Amino acid sequence: MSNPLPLLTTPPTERRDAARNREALLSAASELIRGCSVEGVTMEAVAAKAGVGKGTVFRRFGSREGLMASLLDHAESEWQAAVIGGPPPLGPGGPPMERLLAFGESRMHLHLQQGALIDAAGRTWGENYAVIGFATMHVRILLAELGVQGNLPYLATALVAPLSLPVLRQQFGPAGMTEEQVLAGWGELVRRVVG
Amino acid sequence: MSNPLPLLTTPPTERRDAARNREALLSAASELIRGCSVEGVTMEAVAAKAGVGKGTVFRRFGSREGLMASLLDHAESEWQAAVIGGPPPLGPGGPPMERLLAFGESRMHLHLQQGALIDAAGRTWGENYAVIGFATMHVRILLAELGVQGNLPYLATALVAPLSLPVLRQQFGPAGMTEEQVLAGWGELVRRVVG
DNA sequence: AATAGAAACGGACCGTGGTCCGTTTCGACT
DNA sequence: AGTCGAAACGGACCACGGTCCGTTTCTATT
Repeated sequence: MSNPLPLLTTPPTERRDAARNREALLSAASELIRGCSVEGVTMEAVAAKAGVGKGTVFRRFGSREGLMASLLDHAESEWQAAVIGGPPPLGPGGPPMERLLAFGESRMHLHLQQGALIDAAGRTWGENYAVIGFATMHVRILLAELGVQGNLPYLATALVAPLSLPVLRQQFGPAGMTEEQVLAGWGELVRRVVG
Repeated sequence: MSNPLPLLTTPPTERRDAARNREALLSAASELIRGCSVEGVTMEAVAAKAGVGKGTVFRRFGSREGLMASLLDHAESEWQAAVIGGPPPLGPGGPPMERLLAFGESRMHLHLQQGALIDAAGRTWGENYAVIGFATMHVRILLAELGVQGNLPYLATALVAPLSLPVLRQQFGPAGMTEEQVLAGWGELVRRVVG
């Protein structure tokens, strides 16, 4: 008997072979990264290592950038989980200002750690609403908890922006700042915005 | 007689044919953009239109991204000139706060206008110190004129960051802000930072 | 004007991302 | 089990960015 109301119960299901292949391809890509570097992650190499055809890789991930974004998703999901349900100061429970500062620090570290992958993912990642949207919304909520009045949506994006990889690179590179200076700077920015 | 001190007088001079070709290639690329779009600017097409070999394009600009960055340089130079020596409120002469707000608005418009080109130039442009460095330094100077105390280098980068193309795209797209809202938001950010 | 050496040129060549379409596999329903 | 339509697969194929190296062109010097 077919479900007469395939609403929320059936998130357009994925065929078994498709799921297997997606898994195999992600593992293959991870292993290739471990073996060499992100440069070595060629679509053909990934396909070969996973034992599937090249077309399958593109069918699953759309593009090389899409594949990279999928790899990033793992780290991002873990990070989001830590924000939502992990221990303080990043997770819930502590004072909002401490949470906010912990947010900045951990987000910065996440971006620096995943730098090569973020580059390889290009706009697929950087303009992904689910990613930027989560971080921005989180900051917005914390600002509200801190009693900040004003254009919270904008202020949230403005606080998240300087944590992006290109900005961090510019600060650590040409501007010659240290990690401590950048973190202190972001903290100062937050304090001024919160008022 | 050769110059015994070829220090500042000889910025490693460029051969005539090389200069001609650089010029021809830039025109060809501009025309191709006008004709179709940035996608149509193929290295081979540019070379053919300029009547040179493909290798020459790479010799001059290093890569496709480098070529795009060179195209951007024209607009950027004009903008920098307007900041340094143009009429107020963007140029010198007006009150610092008005200059700062004019800076934000014109920078935003520049990024939006050149969006396709900025994308095509990739990191070659976005992480170019001469570009980000100028904008950041300008903001830093204005903050100093406004009597702001604290970590000016960082605060300057933090004010420039939300004017970057990816952030603007996110604001205009998923976040659904209007141009007025974004400008007002940036102004509010500036006021809070200045204190 | 002749020369020599450095710099620029050109286009064949290669690797990789991305597409296309005929073939195979899955799984829902009988 | 058998059938059938939809979904996934595979790998030949294409286009474009980037490299390489033998050839040509410039310019400084005599």
